[in-house]
Amino acid sequence: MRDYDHKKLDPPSLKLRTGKKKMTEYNHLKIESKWQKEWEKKEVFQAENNSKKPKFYGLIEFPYPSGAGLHVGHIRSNTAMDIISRKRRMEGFNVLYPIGWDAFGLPTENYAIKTGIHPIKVTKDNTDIFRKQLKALGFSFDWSREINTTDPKYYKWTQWIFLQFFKKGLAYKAKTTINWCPQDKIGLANEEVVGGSCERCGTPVIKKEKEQWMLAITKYADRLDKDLDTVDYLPKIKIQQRNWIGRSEGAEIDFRINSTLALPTSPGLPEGEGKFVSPFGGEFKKGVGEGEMPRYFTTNPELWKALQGKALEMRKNPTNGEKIMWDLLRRNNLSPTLPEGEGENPRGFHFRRQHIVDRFIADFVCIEKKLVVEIDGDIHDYLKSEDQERTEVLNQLGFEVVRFTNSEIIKKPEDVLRKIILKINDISKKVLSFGEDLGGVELAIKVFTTRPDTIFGATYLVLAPEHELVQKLKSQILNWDEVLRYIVVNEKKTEIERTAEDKIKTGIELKGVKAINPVTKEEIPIWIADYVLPHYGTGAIMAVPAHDERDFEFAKKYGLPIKNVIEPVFVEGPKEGMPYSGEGIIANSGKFSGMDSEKAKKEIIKFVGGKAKTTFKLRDWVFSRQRYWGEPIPLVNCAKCGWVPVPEKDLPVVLPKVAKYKPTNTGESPLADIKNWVNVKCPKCKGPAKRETDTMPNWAGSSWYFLRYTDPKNNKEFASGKNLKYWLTTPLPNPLQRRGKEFKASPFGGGMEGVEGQGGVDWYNGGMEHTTLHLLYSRFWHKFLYDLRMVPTSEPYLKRTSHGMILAPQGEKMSKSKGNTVNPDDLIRIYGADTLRMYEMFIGPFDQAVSWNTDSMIGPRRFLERVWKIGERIATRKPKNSSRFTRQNPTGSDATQNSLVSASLSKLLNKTIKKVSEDVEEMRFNTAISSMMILANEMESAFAQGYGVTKKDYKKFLQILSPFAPHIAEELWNMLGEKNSISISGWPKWDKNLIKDEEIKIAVQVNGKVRAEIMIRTDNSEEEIKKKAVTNKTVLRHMAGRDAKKVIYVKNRLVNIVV
RNA sequence: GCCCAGGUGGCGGAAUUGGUAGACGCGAUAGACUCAAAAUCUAUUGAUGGCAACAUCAUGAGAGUUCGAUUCUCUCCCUGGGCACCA
Repeated sequence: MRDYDHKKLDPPSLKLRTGKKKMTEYNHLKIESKWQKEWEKKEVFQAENNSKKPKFYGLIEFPYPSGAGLHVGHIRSNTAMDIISRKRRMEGFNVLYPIGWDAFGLPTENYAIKTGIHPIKVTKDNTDIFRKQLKALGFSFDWSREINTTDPKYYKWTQWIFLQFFKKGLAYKAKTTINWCPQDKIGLANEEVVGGSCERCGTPVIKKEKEQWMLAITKYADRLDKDLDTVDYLPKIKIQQRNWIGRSEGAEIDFRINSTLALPTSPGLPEGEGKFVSPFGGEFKKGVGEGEMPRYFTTNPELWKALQGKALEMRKNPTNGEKIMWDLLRRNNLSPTLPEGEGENPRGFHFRRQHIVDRFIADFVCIEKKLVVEIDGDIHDYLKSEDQERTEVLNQLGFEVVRFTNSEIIKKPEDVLRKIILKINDISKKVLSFGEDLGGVELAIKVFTTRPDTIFGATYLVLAPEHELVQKLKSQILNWDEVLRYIVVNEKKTEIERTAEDKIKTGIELKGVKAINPVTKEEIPIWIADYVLPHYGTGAIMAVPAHDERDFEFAKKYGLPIKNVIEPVFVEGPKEGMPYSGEGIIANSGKFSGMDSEKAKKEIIKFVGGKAKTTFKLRDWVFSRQRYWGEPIPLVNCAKCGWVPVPEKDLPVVLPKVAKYKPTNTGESPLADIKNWVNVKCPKCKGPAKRETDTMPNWAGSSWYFLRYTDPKNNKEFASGKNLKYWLTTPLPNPLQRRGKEFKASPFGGGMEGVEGQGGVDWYNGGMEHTTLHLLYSRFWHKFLYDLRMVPTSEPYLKRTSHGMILAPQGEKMSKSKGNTVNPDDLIRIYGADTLRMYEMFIGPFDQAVSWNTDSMIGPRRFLERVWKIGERIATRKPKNSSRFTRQNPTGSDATQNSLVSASLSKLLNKTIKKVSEDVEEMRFNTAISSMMILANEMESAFAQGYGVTKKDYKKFLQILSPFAPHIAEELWNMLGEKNSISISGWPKWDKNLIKDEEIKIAVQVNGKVRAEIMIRTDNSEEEIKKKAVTNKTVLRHMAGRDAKKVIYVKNRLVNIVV
């Protein structure tokens, strides 16, 4: 139910009792539809391309036509820009105030899934409703330029722009861990994940590997940040953009890993399977020997070839001991148990028998641990010296050798096994596995830090669990079991789990490896922890627990050393048990001690051979959606040619009809099921190929729509250069501060001529909820198009403002589910569009959130009725009096009175014109309206006293009112005999001289407390005024005979007497 | 936790950026008109005391600067929005 009273459902009607004459009522229903039709017929609000008038391009965010219909929030934003646009039009501008539909999106698709109604139909129905509602509010949109992102004629160009990204290498496909919503079955951009949950449905997001199209917005991160200096956005919008881009200046510094434990490369042994030339020619692939290709080549191909036959033979005829031993080892029961499906025995101590190492056939070998197990049978006794030699050679190659006798194995197999286990555990500290040879390579961990000045306090390193070095160090890590477990657990965590654990940091030390602090040369431990993010910086940090809260917390938890290296200056030190993260003076840092920390940053980077580096939080934009209701990505995948763009002449790639809109369970788009659409000829080689079935996110169409408005029907280009130039760059008479012209060459070459770089949509208003994403994305697209010299400006919008949200009466969000929404149709019917517009502007400060209260709408309604009443009286006045205010029966004395009333009303009118003119520019609509209310009240009381208002003055009042309440203003304007629309009639000017007051009232204070008010003439001297103040009776009483120590006069404000 | 707004009558909100706090509107109370109601008009409407003139107290709380603070500074509390381990 709605929150307004049913007793108010009848429109307040005006019954004027002005003597004998019955006046007409203010019938908003009649007036509003009449003028809406009239404006449309006469095309009053159609913008001309390339007019001689100065241009003004005012923009609002085009709405998503939801099934819920127009929201009062839309009206607030649209009315504000409408007021500004109407004012500009009256000021003589050629105004473009366009409208369209951002119609791709999930709600429509979900509705289609539920009902089976095609999204095209749903969209058409919804836009029809929205259009009707918007028209009923009398917005001065240029409806001839209406656009719709789901129209193939429109999205042809969205696809075309995407292809430009693709051609320049800024659109690429990457397998990334994406945020996956298991409910919507859709990949989400990072921005769409709110608190670890899907922005739309609130389901916890999980991680999933998926090939996705990406747009390289990070390539523009720097410019997106810096160029904010050149535009006029509300400060808080700039702050939000900057926070999102997250620029931070720092350095990359290498920390060497202590490599004394790494072994040199095994001599003469080929590495890697690929290099191996099969000894059996083409026949040797798989299925040789034990039936598997050797994973590690421990000898060269020639020797292998020579010995392989013998090895096979020996395997077939094992001795007793060998047989028992093989049974012990082959079951892999030396391997620690692993959870099911955790890869193929990654930590397994897999043994091979009769394996060829160099020129020997070793009995049993664990290659990963480089352990050889030999069985010395009685038969071999005489070969003792030869065994000795074997051992030596094997040792040289980095193998440990253990020997058992046949009888040992037969009698006590458990003992043998235990000895082998002990040996494995023992040697695991020292050796590296084959094929992951680290010997001779100097390994270093690159960290990113913004505080290189604190490097002396770096007491440990932390890597992200996903860091590639962790895998590389695998063989050196003594506690690999634990480490792996930690990594696996971390991978499985959902976003929500990771963020829910906010305060509790976890991590694990990589035992067996150490890093060297490059300045202190101390060995410091290396940890992995989930508080270090893989995607930011280098995915590795130097931890300085004394000067970073996170590192501090972590160090406390795990008992890591904390070393203070910054002393604060001019500020209180940190609280007990808290790290100090500010700047200060360097301490405990060798030759840098005593240096200012800011200065030390540069010096230390140099000293350690680091590199100054700027990093951004911004990540590339996941541009794929596995959904139906979006623009198809116009690419074809050919086995031969790879990804091939659909030729321009074949654009648009139209969304095919589909029976089911639901995404497939595999996560593919429903388009994947339409075989005859998916299968196409490769545009390049004409071979068989498949279409990309992903669609674009709903940010795509809105990233360039404001360009299309300049030339909405163009089917050769997304918009003509001529129109773009006119609407985006023609300077305003009073432009914003602009920087020097840019004539930089395009990084891509070619493009529009004479591109200047400065300009954009003159004024763009929208919601705070779009200040990060939509704004950033469209700036990115625009900059890209600018680099192609396809648009004339480097920024899309010169000025951006934001409106506050409209909340339900109790201050909660309006939502259909809560049932606290307001239906604009009812309000228009009951109160009229003009009243609704007035109310929404009067409700509170435009940029702040406000609570809806339908009861208060009666105020603006009464105001309009008052305006109507005054207008009627003027219109029905006798013609001879119509040009001047008058009194019905003027007498000599009244004439004086008349002119006094006239003068004061005229003065108030001029003040009001000034106030409204200025307030509109500052979007202070609420105070503009209040000043017009004051004026109307004064006019009415002038009438009540029997005096009049001149027609001329009243018409000026109608002019300043008309942007707010266009219908009633137009009607009264017409009633007063004007033939042309008020909306092109001109904006009244105020007379500077008229608004000056000759006589004003000022306050007199005694010791800062107001005690009296005195009238002064503004041309009085300060002395005269002070004298008047100190001789005032009330003032004297409060001074109580004391002398004035000091008398302060603030011009036209007050006098303060200090006693 | 960090960043950005904001906290003023019964309610939405003004206040020229340090200068008469509460404009304008809603609501409320009384009166006029009316058989009556609605609508409209008139008056009152921050709180407390007082017949009154008037006085005192009041802009989230507490301090400070100042002749003077809703406005500036500091500390704290609360509300809304944004970000969420970004090194």
